[in-house]
Amino acid sequence: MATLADVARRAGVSPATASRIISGSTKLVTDELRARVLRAVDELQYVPNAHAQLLARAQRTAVGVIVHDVSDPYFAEITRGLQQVATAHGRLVIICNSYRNPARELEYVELLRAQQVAAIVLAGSGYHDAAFTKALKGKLAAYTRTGGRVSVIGRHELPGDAVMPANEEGGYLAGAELFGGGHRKVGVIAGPRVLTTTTDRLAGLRRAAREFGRTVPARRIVYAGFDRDGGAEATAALLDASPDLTAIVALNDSMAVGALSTLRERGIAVPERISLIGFDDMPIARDVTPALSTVRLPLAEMGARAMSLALDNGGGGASRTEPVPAVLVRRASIQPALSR
Amino acid sequence: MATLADVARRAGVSPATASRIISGSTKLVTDELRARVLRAVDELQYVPNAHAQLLARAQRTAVGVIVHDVSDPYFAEITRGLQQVATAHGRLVIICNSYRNPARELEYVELLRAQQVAAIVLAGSGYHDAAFTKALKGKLAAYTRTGGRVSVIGRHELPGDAVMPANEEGGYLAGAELFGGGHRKVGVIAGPRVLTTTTDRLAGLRRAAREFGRTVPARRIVYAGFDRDGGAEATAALLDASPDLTAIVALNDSMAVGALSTLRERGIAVPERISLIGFDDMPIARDVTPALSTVRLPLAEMGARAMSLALDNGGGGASRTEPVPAVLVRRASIQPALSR
DNA sequence: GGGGTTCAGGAAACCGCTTTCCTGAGGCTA
DNA sequence: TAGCCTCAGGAAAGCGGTTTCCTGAACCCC
Repeated sequence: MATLADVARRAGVSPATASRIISGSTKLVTDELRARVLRAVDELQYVPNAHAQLLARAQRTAVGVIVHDVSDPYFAEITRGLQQVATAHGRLVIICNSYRNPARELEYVELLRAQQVAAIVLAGSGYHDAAFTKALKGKLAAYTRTGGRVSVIGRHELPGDAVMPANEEGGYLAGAELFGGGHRKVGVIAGPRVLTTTTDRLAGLRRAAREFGRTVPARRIVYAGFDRDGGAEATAALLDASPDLTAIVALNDSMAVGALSTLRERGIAVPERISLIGFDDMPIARDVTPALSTVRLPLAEMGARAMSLALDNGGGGASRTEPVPAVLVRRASIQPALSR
Repeated sequence: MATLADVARRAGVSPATASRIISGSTKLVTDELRARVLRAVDELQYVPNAHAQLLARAQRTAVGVIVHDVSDPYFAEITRGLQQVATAHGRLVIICNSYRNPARELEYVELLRAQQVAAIVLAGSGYHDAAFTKALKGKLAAYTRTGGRVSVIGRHELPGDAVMPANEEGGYLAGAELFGGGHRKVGVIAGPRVLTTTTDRLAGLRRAAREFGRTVPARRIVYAGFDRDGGAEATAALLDASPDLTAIVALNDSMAVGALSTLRERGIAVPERISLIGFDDMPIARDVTPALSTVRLPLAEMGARAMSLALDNGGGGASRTEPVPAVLVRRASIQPALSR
C-alpha cells in the first residue's frame, strides 16, 4: 500500500507539503508542486489511510447505529432515514445488528466507542430489564462523558436525546377502531413482552378497551417472535384458545402478515369473520390480501430525526425528546362487528 | 477519552505491559500486575482506540460490502448471509449503499480502501457500461495489488472470485413453465437494461421461447425500476400496449408485487386471465394473493458464499467462480393457458 | 560463590498521517 | 543597501497503540 511518504518522495517534496495538497489544507502551495504531488497520487493510486488520518486529526467522523436487524423491514426503513441524514452530513455509518441480544448490544457499544464514532444511535433497545438497562446506561455514560453523542428511538431510561414513536397512542387508535366498531372479543398477538414497544402498544389497546367498557383478558394475548412466523404461530394458538374472536390486533405488520397466512390456511375469511389490524404500515401492508389496516409510524422519518438529534449537539446538556405521532390507516382487513 | 498511557500510569506499569495485558499478548505477566491493570481499565472504562490498534498492528480486520440498497429485500437477504459469515470470522462489516450509482460505487471502493478493509464484496454491480467497468477494474486492481481480496455476486468482467446466480437458467425455467403451459403471448416487465441481471434473465426467457417455437418481441418487454413501483408502472404500460397477454414474467419479485397491484386495480384475475411469475423468491412471495410463482435463488446463501470466498484466499491467484442454481417454485399465480 | 539461563518488565521505535513551528528566500520600504 | 515582512516549504512532534529489543533480577548448576 502506497503511503504519503511514497507520494512525497516521488513528487520530490516533504510529506508535510504532500499532506497539505492532498487533504486540502488552507495553507498556500505553488501550482508547480501541487501538480507534481497530484500526479504522484495518480500514478501510485494513493489513498490516504483513514485510520492514520483519524488518529492524527482530533475529529471523529463516523457514527454508529445499533438496530435489531437491518433485514427486518421495520429497521430497514428506519435505517434508510438514518443513512440519508448521515450521508447528507458526510458521515460514514457503521451499522450493528444486535438481534435483540442484550449482551451483543453492550459489546457493540464498546466496539463503536473503540471506533471513535461521533455518535451512537440506538434503535429499539427498549427492554424491561433492569440489569441490562443499568449496564447499558453505564457504558453510554462513559461514552458521553468523553464527548460522544447518543440518541435513541423508542422508550428507554437512557440518557440522551430520544425520538418517541406514539406506541401507546397507536395502540389506542387500533383498539378504538375495533372496539368502537362493536368488536367484543379481540385477540392480540404480541411481540416479546420485554420490549417497551410491545407493552406500550398493549397499554394503548387496553386504554381503548376500558373506554369502550371492554377488557383485553390475558388469555386473549399471545406473545411470540416479533416477525412473520411468530405471528403465524401466535395466531394459531390464539384461535385454538378463543375460537370465538371477531378481531385480532397484531402488534406489528410482520406478525399481521403471519396471521393472515394462518387465517387463510384455516379458511377464515378476513375481514368477514375476523378483522385484522397491524402496526407500523410497512410497505407490504398494501400488498397483502386483503390489504392490511394498520397504524402508521413514519419509520424513515424517525430514523432521520434520530440521526439529526445525534449529529447536532444543540441540546446543550438537557436531553430532547421528539414525539412522533401515529395515524390509523384503514384498508380492507377490518369491518365493524356484525350486529346481532 | 482515556488512553493506554492513562491506564498504565494509574496501574503503575509501563504502557508496554498494559498493552500486553489488555490485548492478550502471549508474553507472560504476573498476576499481580495483571490485576492492577485490569482494575485500572475498569475504573477508567478504558476501550482501546481501534484506529490506533489498526495502525500499529499490520492486520486489516474489517471487510467492506457494496450493495444497491440494504433496505431492498433482495439485498437485505444477501447481506444477512454476508454478515453471518463475517461475524463468524470475527470481522466487522462496513456496508455501503450505492443506489446503483456508478460514480458512488467507485467512491465507495476508494473509501473502503482507505478504511484498510481486508476484502471488498460487490453485490450487484454488473452493468453494461464499458467506461464504468474499466474504471472499477482499475480501482480494484490497485486494491488487490496491495493484498486486498475482492469477490463479486453476479456477472461482471471484474477480477476476483465470483458467485454466479443462474440468472439465464432461471429465466429459462420461468419461460419453459409458461410457454410449456401453452401461453403464447407473454409479456415481460424488466429491470434496467444496463444490469446484467436483467439481460441474463431475459436471455434465458428467450431461449425458452425459441425452444417452444415462440418469441418475446420487443414490444412485449417494458423496462422500468427494479422495484414495486417500477413493476406497477411497467405492468400498466404493458397491458395498454398488449391487452391480449395471457402471462407476465416479472424479472424480480418486487416488480411482480407491483404487477399484482396493477392487475388487481384493473380487475384482472390472476391466474385466471393472466398468469404471473416472479424471480428471486423473496419472503413476500408467499404472502401476496395469489401466492407468487417464482424462480428461487438462495439469496442468503449467495451472500454467505461470497463472503467465504472473500475471506479465504485459497484461490491462490486463479479466480474461482461458484455457480448457484435457480429452481422454479410453483404457487397459485400461474396456470396453463386456456386451450382453445 | 561465580557464571549462565530464564524471564518479567520497560525503553523506544514504529504504524501513516496532520499540524505546529521554524527556516530561509524574496520583496518591500526607508 | 540595510532591515523588516511575507510567505512557501520542511523538520519534527505528536495521535494511541504494538512489538522488538534490552535490562536486570532471580534462579540454577557445578
